[in-house]
Amino acid sequence: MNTAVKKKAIPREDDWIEKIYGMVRRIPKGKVTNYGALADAIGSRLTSRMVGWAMNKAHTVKPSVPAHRVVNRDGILTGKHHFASPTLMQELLEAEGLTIIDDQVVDFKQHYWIPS
DNA sequence: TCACTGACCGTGG
DNA sequence: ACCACGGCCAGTG
Repeated sequence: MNTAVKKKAIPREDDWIEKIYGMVRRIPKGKVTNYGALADAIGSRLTSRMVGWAMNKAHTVKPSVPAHRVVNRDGILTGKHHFASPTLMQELLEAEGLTIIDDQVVDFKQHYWIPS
């Protein structure tokens, strides 16, 4: 084991991924946010890409993460293709009272939620 | 082992 | 106003 300690022996906060999940779970129903806001809310060297990458694994984590409430800066459902069904993301958002047109959230800024 | 990619965003020319 | 590029972490070929 001593010879294989070359890996990061410092656990640090590798749980930044779980922090993202925690934030996403705090998103109120009918509200949406973007990747950059979550990354900035955590404050660490996290970037929007890391958030997206974490979302990719989100479906493997419990409790379930409402990743459908996370869209990109333009309010476009960029990650809809990663759901069980390409239209599932839109269906979920519409079920929460949002209107989606052409894979884009209508009045996005109106339903925009800032992690605080 | 090295290099690239990814559900992005901000800044510079 | 538009185009191009860097940044951060982890996983995969």
